Amino acid sequence: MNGLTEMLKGVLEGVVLQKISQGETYGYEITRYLNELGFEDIVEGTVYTVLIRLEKKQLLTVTKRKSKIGPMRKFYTLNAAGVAYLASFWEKQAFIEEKLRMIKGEA
Amino acid sequence: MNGLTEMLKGVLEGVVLQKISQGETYGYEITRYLNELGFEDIVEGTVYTVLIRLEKKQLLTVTKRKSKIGPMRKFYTLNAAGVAYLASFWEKQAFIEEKLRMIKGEA
DNA sequence: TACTGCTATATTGTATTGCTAAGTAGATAA
DNA sequence: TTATCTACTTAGCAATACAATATAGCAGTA
Repeated sequence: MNGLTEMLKGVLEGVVLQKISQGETYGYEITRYLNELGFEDIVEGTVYTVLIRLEKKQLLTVTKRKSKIGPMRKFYTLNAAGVAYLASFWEKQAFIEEKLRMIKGEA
Repeated sequence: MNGLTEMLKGVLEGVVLQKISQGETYGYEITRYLNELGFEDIVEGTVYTVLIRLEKKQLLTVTKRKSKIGPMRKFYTLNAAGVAYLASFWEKQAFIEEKLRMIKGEA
């Protein structure tokens, strides 16, 4: 799927949060997950900037640990604010999807 | 619904195209329509920039006509490229919605 | 006339965001 | 040594939604 860039704005943040909410993970793994899921063009750089942004917004807790097969990893989990933010994301997404159905004439 | 701004990026363009596809219309009317639909915070300035962008992308045909109750109106309709672009928008949206369901664990 | 309000479009600047591109660095296998 | 995979960082760019402001036509009213 091409030309998704603009439509991912806002959505990508929620996707990353959702992934983290399902269990402690790190940037590289998140990127691989998104690629496998079908977001083939999303690269590491994009995910890392999202993670740093979420960290600045204080939605994540971070732990640095060694990896056996490479350099240090930064493991992320959601804190309470992150959980709330994620819930808010899904509400917004549901709202937009509902309005889109209405505009399209399916409701 | 607050904080939709970032999530509207990419979507708003499709919404405006869809509205125009349903019959000749103009910026002010589109804004009113979106407000009534529930996008309460979308203002004229936002819609006009979208329209000008779509016009530059050559997706619209434009006709200026007088109004009895105010200044000149710019009426928009979709051309062939606009129809194709709109179809592409809905495909991308369906793709993203599908992936979101997968991530959320509903698929 | 002067004003107020509604209709209608245009423009400028800003913040946010996804992405590109380049770099740094550890571990492992050839 | 070299290459490859893992793993994170950063500078800068392009696109977008939005705020703010400006311009202007028309109707009603005092």
